[in-house]
Amino acid sequence: MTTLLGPQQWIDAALSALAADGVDAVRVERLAATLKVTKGSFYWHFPDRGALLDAILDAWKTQATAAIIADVETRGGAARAKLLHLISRVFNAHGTLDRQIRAWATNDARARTALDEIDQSRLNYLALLFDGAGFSPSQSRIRARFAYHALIGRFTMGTTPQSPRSREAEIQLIFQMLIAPS
Amino acid sequence: MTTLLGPQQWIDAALSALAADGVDAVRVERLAATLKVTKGSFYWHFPDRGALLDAILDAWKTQATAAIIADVETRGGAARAKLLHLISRVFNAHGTLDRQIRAWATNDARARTALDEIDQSRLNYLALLFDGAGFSPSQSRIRARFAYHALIGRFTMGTTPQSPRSREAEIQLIFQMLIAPS
DNA sequence: CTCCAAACATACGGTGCCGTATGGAAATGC
DNA sequence: GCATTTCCATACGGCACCGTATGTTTGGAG
Repeated sequence: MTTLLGPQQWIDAALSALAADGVDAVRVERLAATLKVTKGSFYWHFPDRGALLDAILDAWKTQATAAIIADVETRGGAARAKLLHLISRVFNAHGTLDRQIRAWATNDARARTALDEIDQSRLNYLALLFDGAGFSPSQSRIRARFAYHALIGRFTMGTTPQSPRSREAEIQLIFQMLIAPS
Repeated sequence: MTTLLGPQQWIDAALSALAADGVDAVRVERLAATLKVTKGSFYWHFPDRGALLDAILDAWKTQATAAIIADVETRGGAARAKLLHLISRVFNAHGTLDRQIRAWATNDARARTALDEIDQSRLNYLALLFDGAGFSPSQSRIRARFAYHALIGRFTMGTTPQSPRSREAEIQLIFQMLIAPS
């Protein structure tokens, strides 16, 4: 069978290449090779390489934040419980794509724009949870930023492999620090 | 005049290009253009482009950590004071080079090696200060990692511009959280 | 001043990529 | 089953690099 390709196959392949080896590996002719076709196919579905890059950024944007927030919100509970749940969930992910996109955004304006957008979205949500936990708006903003920075640092450095037990303890301690009274 | 070039001029130019536009901008022929010479000069001083990349990593390694630690240590004082001074100093820097090298290390083994090395060095020093502040070794390790992650996140996201006053308050709060009792 | 080696210029072949042009095959309406 | 649209292959020109080979200048020892 091997039905004909659509734009989605190219986007998927591009996302794989991005996660594995960074934007620099997202090259038309390489993707064509892995998809066992030629570039003739690509330039039928996309005007140029830039369009593909835009497409994968869009694809990432729509699934990066939404899924996590939904997961946390459907559980419900108090703000503190949500916060712990969010921290615990997100501090245990590996975030390969996030890391590559952030590396990409360091020197590319289009990636930076997309990244700023979702960073803001996540920060707002985090600050909201801190608000609900009883902190003042200014305190919440600072704590949200701090927590988010730590998360990013964790992603970009790569999670140090350790036992689930000690990781649990680490997250507990981090949570305690984040909600420590001023 | 304009004395002849040595390897150092190439390294300096490379570091500038790296800080400004990332490794991808560190190209032999571009650097030659900014230095107003041709590549003939480059391949006299270096065997190939890889040698230059190694050289700039070495240059960065020797000045990245040492300067800061020296600055903190010459001040002396208790561990807590050192910690606050370190946090305050380093959380106010912009760290453009750090950011670019980290982005570089995401997909390059040689940069990753160099970066891991100095990350370890910084983490050890941080943990040492937490030890001195009265925390248990395991607590110190976690807190050091957390603090360092937050710092990296701050670097990679770019410091949000704000008034010196509120930034001071932010750092104070961060410090309080980091040394909050468990 | 002379000469040698260090420092640079010029010119070339090679590679990996982009995007275009154009022809051929595969699916689909009629 | 035939034509038309959709999808892909082939072939090409161009660009920005890398690294090499081989001149050409420059600075300094003697």
